[in-house]
Formats: sequence, C-alpha cells, structure tokens
Amino acid sequence: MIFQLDVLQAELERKKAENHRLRNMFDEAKMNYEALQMHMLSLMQERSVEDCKEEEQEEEKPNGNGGVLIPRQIVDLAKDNEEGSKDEELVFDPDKEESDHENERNDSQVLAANNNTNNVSNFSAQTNVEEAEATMKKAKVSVRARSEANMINDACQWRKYGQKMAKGNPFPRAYYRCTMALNCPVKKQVQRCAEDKSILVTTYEGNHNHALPPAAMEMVKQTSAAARMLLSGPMTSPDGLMNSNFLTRTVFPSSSSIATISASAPFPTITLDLTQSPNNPLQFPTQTLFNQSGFSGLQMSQDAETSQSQQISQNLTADPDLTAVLVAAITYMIGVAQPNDNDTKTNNNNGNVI
DNA sequence: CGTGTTTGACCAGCGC
DNA sequence: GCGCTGGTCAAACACG
Repeated sequence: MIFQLDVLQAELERKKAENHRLRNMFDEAKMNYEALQMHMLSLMQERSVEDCKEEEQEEEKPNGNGGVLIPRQIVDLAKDNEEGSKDEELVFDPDKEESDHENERNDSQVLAANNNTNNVSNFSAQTNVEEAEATMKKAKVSVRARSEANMINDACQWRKYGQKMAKGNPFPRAYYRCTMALNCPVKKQVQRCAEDKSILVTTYEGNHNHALPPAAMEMVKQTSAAARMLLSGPMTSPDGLMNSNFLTRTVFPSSSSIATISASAPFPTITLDLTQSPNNPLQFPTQTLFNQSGFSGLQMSQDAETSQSQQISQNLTADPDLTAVLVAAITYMIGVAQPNDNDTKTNNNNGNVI
C-alpha cells in the first residue's frame, strides 16, 4: 500500500515536472513569436519608408516599360518574395543548428517568418493592412458538433436576444450575447444543420473583454499558438499571394476531423468540424492540431515532434471543456492579431482575456 | 420581483 | 424603388 503511494507520488511529481517543462517550451515559443512579430513590424515600417522614396523616384524618372506602368503591388510582391527566400536560407543554415531544442525554435521562427513575410507581401500598403485588420475584427469561428442539446457547453454565460428562421434551413437560428461581463461584444449564433439535425452549428463572433474561467485560461495559453498556426498557415498560397477568395481545409488524420478556413464570405470564417470523431462528439484532435502547429517544425526530428505533441495532447485532452477552449484559443488568436480599442493588448499578453 | 426567453416589429444591406 | 434576408430591438411573457 505504502509502495503504491510512493509510486503514485513519484508519478505525480513526474507529471508536474513534465507540465512545467511543457509550459516553459510554450512560453519560449510564444516569446519567439512575439519577437519575430516585432521584427516584422519594424521591417514593414522600413519598407513603407523605402516605398515612399521609390515612389518619388519613379515619378521623377520615366519608366523603362515603354510607357506602361507596372502596378506597384506586383512589384512589391516580387520584392517581398525575394526577401522571404533570404529569410528562409538564413534560418535553415545547418551550421547554425545546435540542438533539437534550438531546431525547434528555428522551425517555429521559419514558419512564423514565412507566414509573416507572405502576409506582408499581401499588404504592401498601409491602407491594405488597416483594411485587413478591419476585416479580421469581423472574423468568425464556427464549430460543428453533434449534440442533442440546444447549445454546446462553452463555459460562458449567454443571453438569448433573438431567433429567426433562416432561408434554406427548417431549423430556427438563435442569437446569443455574452453576459459574463458588461458590454462584452461577443455574440454567437446557434443553428441545427439542415442536412443532419443532430449536428449543432455554433458561430462565434468578436473577442471577449473579460477573463475566462480559470480552467479555460490555462488551456487558452497552451492552445493559442497552435490555433494561430492553424489560421496563419493556410492563409498563404504556394506563390506567396493570398487569394481574395480562398478555401483551405486541414484534415486531422487521427480523428477524421476537419478544420476549414474560408475567406470566401465577406469576413474570414474558421470552421471546425468536430462531427466525425467516432469516440467523443466534442473531442478535438489536439495531437494533430499540434502537429500542424509551431510546435512541430519543418525539420524537427519526427520522434521529438511526436513525443512532444503527445505530451501536450495528453494534458489538453484532460480538459472537459475542450471545445470551449479551442474556440477561446482561436478567438484569442484573432484578438492578438488586431487588438481592440479597450487596450486588449495588455490583457492578451497575460493570456487572461480573449 | 428580478432575470431570462419569446416573438413580432424594425432596420440595414443587397440584388434585381 | 422594391422585395428579400439577416440581424437586432424591445415589449410581453414565463419562471423561480
């Protein structure tokens, strides 16, 4: 009996150490990402100054294309792609790799750098960035899950403020507002799927202006980076240009679940299809999510990747409100991309507010 | 009586 | 301009 207790205690200690190590890894990845984000911002500012200079020069001298002006955006895109290639070469220099841990950092940076570089190429002008931010503020997260209940448990308090019959669906659409804090702008729509009434489609819009329940907060920290990758990864097409009308699907092999990111609608929508997981209708494929995330990497040894994502997965799947956490993570990620007027940047930094 | 839900009315955006 | 549709408002209502 005492022996069993010792074993359990040892196991508990081991798990604690494991959690601590994972926390540190996540914090490190987050710091790297933020540092890279700052670097990209400074690059964007430099470029915008250079663009102004080039524009002045172009106006002064005749162009070399027989009088036909090349649209500036195309020129900028070509330039940006070149810069992106340079970044890639720098980071992938094998001489600079010191350890698996270091590789992991580099890989995260590569992924983030590629995404950021490509994103930069899409928004060569400041006005485009502002437009994109305005659009992202309207980004929505849609979750499809099998549920008999009228609403999935997402750990938030909601007040119903309307119900409508939508065209093409015999089931009514319900409108809810978050009531966990005064003036919280988050809304959600709940509607049963027309094709399969057992599927509940919940669409979230906006960012919470308050802290989430403690259980969700810690998970938000851990999953936000992965969710960020889910969103930022497919945002770029192979030629480095973002299509104005794209639809990207990420298939999670272990559970047959699918995440769809669509910008074909007026505002980008992330759709998480949780209806195809055979065991638990609300189970999210965290392991595969992290395999898609910055925790994996282009060059990371497969063993380390699998081991790491499995560990994180084990921690995450212990949470009963995983769907809520996932949604919170994605809305957090969107919130980080464009902090709102209420100084959410500070809040986002501590991960308490999404 | 306070809180949350229901439901018809109203409004804005969009396509024709 | 008109009609359709989606989203929101607010008075009436239900419930504990």
